[in-house]
Amino acid sequence: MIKHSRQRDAILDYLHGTTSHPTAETVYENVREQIPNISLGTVYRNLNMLADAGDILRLSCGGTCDRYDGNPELHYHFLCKECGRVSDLEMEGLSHINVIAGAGFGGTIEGHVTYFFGCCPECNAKETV
Amino acid sequence: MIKHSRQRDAILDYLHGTTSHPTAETVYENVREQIPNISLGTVYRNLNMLADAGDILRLSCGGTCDRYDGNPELHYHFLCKECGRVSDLEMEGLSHINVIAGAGFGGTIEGHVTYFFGCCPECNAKETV
DNA sequence: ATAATCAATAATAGTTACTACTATTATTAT
DNA sequence: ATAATAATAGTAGTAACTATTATTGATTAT
Repeated sequence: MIKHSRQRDAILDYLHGTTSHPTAETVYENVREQIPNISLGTVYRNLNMLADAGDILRLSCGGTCDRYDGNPELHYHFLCKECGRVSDLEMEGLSHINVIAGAGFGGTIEGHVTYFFGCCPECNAKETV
Repeated sequence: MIKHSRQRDAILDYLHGTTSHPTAETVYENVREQIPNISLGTVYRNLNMLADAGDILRLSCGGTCDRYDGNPELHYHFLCKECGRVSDLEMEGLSHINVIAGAGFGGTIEGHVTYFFGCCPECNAKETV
């Protein structure tokens, strides 16, 4: 049975209030402003619980550590190779690529993980100056 | 230009001789059969050099550690949620999804990383028995 | 051929991101 | 209120990788 906790609520609130796809460490630093003695282990445990429950998304974009997204709706992400920022992409779903992948494959395709990379609008602007 | 060394050649040979997408640890264990005193650090260093040079692929499929593929041609991978195996998918390229993602996005899409997941043919067979 | 030079290695120490453990505290059910 | 139990803080531990360093081996100059 799952109980309520101040710590978990604070973590969720922080994630809902940002679009920056923070790392566990960043979540920790920010939630500590409200709960100074929160433990890093608590942050990790709750991020895992929330992600497993489908309340948030865990993003593994190939970097050294995972990132978290307070928006649990399936959507796609963009990773800027210049500044490292992860941003949301507003685009249609790509479920048709599951069909493409499944053609001639004996197994069952349940889904895919995709992220796009390149140069974000901000870094593009910087470079042309 | 990348030079030859007995160790690097052995690592490449091993990767060319398998389709199992091994981890660095597995590469280490297997290459040690030929070069017993090769160091794990050497394996990591050479895998990184080869991947950076484009001679092999580094795969980050969300698991705890990276995997390596001796085939440097861009292709797609499938991750079985049952047995954890990573296999190659023979399918057409998906560069059109870069266009989809780029529509309405101010930045530049250079590429994407995609892997598919589900149940592989072997595990499907096991379950229906 | 031999010495000088440079690159690659083995061994190992260090780091990062995360997980496990344990005693204590907070929340919920009775 | 009290008992049951989930969640916590703090700490120790682990896995995967990276950096350092002394040594070995290969290449080049003499």
